[in-house]
Amino acid sequence: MDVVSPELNSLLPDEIMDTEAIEDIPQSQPESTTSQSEPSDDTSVPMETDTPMASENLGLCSDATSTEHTQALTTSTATDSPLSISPGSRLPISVSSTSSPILTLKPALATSTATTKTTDSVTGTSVTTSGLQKLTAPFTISAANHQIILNKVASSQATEAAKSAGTTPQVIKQEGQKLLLTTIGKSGQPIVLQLPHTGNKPGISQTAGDAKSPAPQFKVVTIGGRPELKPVVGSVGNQVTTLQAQQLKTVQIAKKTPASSAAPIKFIITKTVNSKSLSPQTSVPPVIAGRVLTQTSPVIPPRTINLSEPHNTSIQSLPGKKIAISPLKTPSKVTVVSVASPTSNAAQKSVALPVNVALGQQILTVQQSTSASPVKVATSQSAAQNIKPVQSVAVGGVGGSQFKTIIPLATQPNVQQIQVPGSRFHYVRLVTATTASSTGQPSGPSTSSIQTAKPMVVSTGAVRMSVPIVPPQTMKQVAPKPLTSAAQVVTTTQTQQRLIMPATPLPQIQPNFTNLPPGTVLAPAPGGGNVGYAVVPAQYVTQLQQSPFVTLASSSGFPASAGIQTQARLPLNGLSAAETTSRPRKPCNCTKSQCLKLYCDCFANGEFCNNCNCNNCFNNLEHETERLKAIKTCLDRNPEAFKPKIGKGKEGESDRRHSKGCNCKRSGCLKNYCECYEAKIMCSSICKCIGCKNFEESPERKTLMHLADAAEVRVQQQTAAKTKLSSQISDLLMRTAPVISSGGGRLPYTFVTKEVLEATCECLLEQAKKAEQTHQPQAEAERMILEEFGHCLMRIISSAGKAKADCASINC
DNA sequence: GAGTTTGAAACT
DNA sequence: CAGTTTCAAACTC
Ligand SMILES: [Zn+2]
Ligand SMILES: [Zn+2]
Ligand SMILES: [Zn+2]
Ligand SMILES: [Zn+2]
Ligand SMILES: [Zn+2]
Ligand SMILES: [Zn+2]
Repeated sequence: MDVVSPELNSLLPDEIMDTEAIEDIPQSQPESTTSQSEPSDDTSVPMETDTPMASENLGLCSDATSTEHTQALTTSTATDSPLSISPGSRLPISVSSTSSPILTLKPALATSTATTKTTDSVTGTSVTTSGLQKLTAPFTISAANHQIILNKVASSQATEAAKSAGTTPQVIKQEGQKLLLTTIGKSGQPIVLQLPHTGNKPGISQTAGDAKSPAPQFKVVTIGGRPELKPVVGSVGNQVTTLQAQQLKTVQIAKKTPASSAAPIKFIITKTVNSKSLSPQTSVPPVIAGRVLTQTSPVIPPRTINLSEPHNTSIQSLPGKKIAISPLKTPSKVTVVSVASPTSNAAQKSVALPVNVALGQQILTVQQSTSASPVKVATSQSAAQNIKPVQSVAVGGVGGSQFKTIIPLATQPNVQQIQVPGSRFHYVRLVTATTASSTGQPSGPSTSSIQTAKPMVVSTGAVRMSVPIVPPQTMKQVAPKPLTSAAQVVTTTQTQQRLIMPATPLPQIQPNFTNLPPGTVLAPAPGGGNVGYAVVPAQYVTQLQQSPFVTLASSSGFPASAGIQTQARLPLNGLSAAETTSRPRKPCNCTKSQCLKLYCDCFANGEFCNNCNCNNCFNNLEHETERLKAIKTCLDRNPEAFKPKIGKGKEGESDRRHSKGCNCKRSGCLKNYCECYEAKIMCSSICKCIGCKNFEESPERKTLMHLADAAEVRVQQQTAAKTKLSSQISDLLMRTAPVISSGGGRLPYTFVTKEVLEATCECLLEQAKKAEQTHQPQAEAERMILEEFGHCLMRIISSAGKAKADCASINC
């Protein structure tokens, strides 16, 4: 299963993209997959962002709830839906995850086939098509076994099997493609799913060698287990398209080859080069891309997905609110709205799309007006209008989990509401998907465009759904036909929720977003598809509540949209999404830039200033006009200005690399002045640094790392020693309390027990070590130790005093 | 905390 | 594109 087309991935913000946890699907080799081959390493999945936890847990259920939730996406090839939906129209899918593990999806369009993934054990999932028809759980997932069974939605048959078969993996054949689902890291058996595939695209196994292997039809999805999943790159016809090659480039592998050309001055020899240019022919490990391109399954018509949680349902969107879109690097939650636009002319036509997102109490509304030019802003719509579309997405705010949602927007003005109980809502993403082929051949309004199945990831607790968009290649190669089936994978992770829905190809719909916060990315689907993503930072959302209206202007020219992105989006510093999200952003201290230049980290990250120390700050909703203008200016200057500079991949992974490289002169790239070092990555051949010591073999670097580690250990030890001392003192007090009460005279001696003595000595020794490591002169070392001794004594005395007081109070 | 250093961003 | 200036953070003391 493809998780996401590479391009798409690249376009998406890291967090959104994270697929790592859930889905890796080695396609070509069944064996490896079945064996549950672990993603040997997160080789660099661009997408990965999730916290390891999430990935491990696989389970949808949030920690809080012991029960596991599974969410399934169904792809059903519906023969006919009671409700006829024009291709252009969106399909509403409602998923309601209640506390109960069951999710229901209602694809409005019957025709689409989707594959769904579910991660954790799920009790049951039901899918309803077109509202009236219900397909009972196409697949079942049993937590215990970690197995997932997926059935076609369309086929009612599956239901029984699915239910009954929680334990054993099932294989479903639809059209000859198989999906393997495996839980990684868990003993669960792999599940084999067969997805209908329209085209013959061989899947490529993650391993480079396999990439070209013919065995295309197997797709493996691993759920859970390790956080890092390896991306699979699919190739059509065994060939790697140029796009892929480029993407591959972006992923890059760790070491750089000595780049002789790049920097003659440097000690090229010493530097390790992260893999750089990959010529298409060059052996680029297919694996790299991290995304599965291969899937050829037809795309599903536009759909809307509603996720509602019972809890939150009560909360409704408030009209009149705006949606702010700005990419956040570390949004805790992301919502993505995809708007499908017709393949052919979409470029200039726009359709008004109102979107309301209510989070908890927040509502975001995005409106698009049909305007001749994409750039136009549609402001006219009243909030009331927006409300009409009833679709709401409620994501259960599972305790603190992160949340990402991508919602496809229907062609018609639809209002989608997203309710997030959890409260944190960071991102809103607008996606426009077009089916049009890159070549310019428009597919008919019928949404003939070929879209490959895309995985949907849904995490409850946190819901995570990602719907792949047709890989560019497929688009090019495939003649525009109406495709019925799309494979979707849904994975759920506890912590994060992410919904990415395939944009429905809506004829002539092109979203216009006039006001985009910095960092907002609107990207047309690669390969000619139009997929726009708008990412809104949480702060932005927050501020939106206050502000009356935000218009999003479509950035027709948005560079990001150009299908090729070299850089995977990662959270800054390669931190997992969870990490990044959880960590509060550092406040800026800008004074002269008004926080409207890239000097300001807040602005550069596409965030509003919040709790900053800046002066004359314009990076807020109160100065929206100026801000938008500044954003535009930055974008004009550098279309990639708001894209992450550091490629994705986990720390230490080879694929992480600075997009532009540093330019250090005096820091040796071993201070935080250096962006590479700051991001904890090695300098690469693209760096233009002088006197660089930030390379793998660098002794200075090693020393530095060593010192840093030692310091860390020291701190930990010290903390541990103090904790121990305190605990022992308290413990002692507990035991001696009676004694004290009876004969208070011996009090001081009572407290200096062997344990206390040992703990005190540990503290002193630790202090001595510290002095030694910092090369303190003896006098200073002695002073430090004495000081520590004083502290120890103070603790003992205070504890004793407290104990005495306690005893007194108790006795009295 | 004040002052210095640094390299990216902005500007020319 | 290169050279210079501006800027805010990183660093030093
Ligand atoms: Zn600022
Ligand atoms: Zn700020
Ligand atoms: Zn500010
Ligand atoms: Zn550097
Ligand atoms: Zn560097
Ligand atoms: Zn360097």
